[in-house]
Amino acid sequence: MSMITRFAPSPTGFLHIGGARTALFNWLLARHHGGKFLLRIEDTDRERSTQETIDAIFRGLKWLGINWDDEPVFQSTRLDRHVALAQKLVENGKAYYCYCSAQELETMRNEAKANGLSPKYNGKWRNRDPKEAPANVNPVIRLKAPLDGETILHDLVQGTVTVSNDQLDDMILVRSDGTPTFMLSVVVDDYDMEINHVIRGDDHLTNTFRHIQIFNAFGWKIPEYGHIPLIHGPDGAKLSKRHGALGIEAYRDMGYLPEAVCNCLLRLGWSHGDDEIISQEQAINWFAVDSLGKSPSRLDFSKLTNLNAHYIRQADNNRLLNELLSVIGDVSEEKRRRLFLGMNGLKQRSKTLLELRDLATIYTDDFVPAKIDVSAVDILNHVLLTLEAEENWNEESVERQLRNASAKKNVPFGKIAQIIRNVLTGKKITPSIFDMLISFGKYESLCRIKSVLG
RNA sequence: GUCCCCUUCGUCUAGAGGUCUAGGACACCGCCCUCUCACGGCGGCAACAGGGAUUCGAAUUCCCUAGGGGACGCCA
Repeated sequence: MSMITRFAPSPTGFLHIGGARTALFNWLLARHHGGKFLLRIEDTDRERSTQETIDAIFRGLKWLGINWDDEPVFQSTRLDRHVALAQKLVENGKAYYCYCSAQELETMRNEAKANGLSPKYNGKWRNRDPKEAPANVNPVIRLKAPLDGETILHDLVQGTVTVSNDQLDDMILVRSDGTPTFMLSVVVDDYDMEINHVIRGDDHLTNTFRHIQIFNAFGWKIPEYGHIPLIHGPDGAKLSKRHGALGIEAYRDMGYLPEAVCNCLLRLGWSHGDDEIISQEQAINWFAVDSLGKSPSRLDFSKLTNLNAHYIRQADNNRLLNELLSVIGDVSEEKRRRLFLGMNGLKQRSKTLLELRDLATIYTDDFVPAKIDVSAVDILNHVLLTLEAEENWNEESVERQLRNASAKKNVPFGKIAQIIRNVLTGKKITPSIFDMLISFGKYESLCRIKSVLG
């Protein structure tokens, strides 16, 4: 049987960093084994599910390069099937109708808590005759969960985890308004989609015991589960908006490349020896659940930024130009040419696309002649003459001319470099002057020198 | 309150009884390279939560304590 995994976000918020990592791991697991990675949108909470967030999830996954197989399944389209199966469970004596009111349940929970037990339903209607049902009350359907013994989970990540069945109560499968609950829907959908491996956040660990009970009630095979620890904020607490639980697209807007984000997420809770820079291809080859860590990790922006700098340096110049233009908008052909020629110098100085944008202003901003020191006039005039005479405008020839000028005028090369840097850009920190002379081209470079000489 | 999980440098982690005076990466600090800034190279700082037990030997196994996290809805 081939491996089938899934990512099942509820579109009640944007795709955040934790969800993205969960998707990544499921995707890697499927790709590693040559199986399928399916996408299911758990949009049963119609109040909170919006088309906007659904689209954001699709966009986010695509941006990260996490492609899914088949059409996404929308849980909201499958509600009838879920309810029908719950009714079947009632017919088979595996579930029953419960007529308790909200107040009654509240009281039950409080009583249980007072007795030092976990707050749960006491099974009031478990064995009652439905004839006793009060009139005008719409019942819920509850699972007739085992009362004693224990439920055992052989988790891919956490190992064997056992929970005593008296900790679990008869969970609601179908609400009094006739809609299925998350517990039921997940199980039925995973079964119907033939999901056999599930990697998810460990906030679902306790839910899993309930899921297992439902699978058992149906007599279905239980998928393999792997519960990964949640990502925490820099302060060790659960990741919140304050920290960086931003939509994945916020990272794009901060100038991060998708491969850097993926690489960073991959290393959060997963490792392959001492490897740090891991391509998507390597990740697929190497991914194994037994290398998943059990302890929660924090998102480290400086590491993400470092990774990003690496991927920017490595990126193709045409691609970077396009990324840059998508940030700053289109520019003239001449400026595009400068940016492209200067990209090597720009990209090794930029940790994010935003930094690239800022540095790139030397090629896109309008020229404003800088003020130069009178002591620089003589050397600049000399430089202008030699450069004007230079027929072959390339890095080697330009460097040779400037080195010669340095020797001839007995001015340290560093000083000449700073003068030219200032003349060309008005800035103290820039890429190499040769880099810029080539990017601007002979004509523009000489124009700038002439204009400061007045 | 009840149940479950976790705990190696500041951070991400390697480590599956001896090869650990605990390795790598990021960050930080030096030095080198050098036209500025970066890149790159070299070096430094820095950790097995605490306590017991098992063992000839424990970061690695077991127990306890402490700390952190998660779950206990007619939300997902």
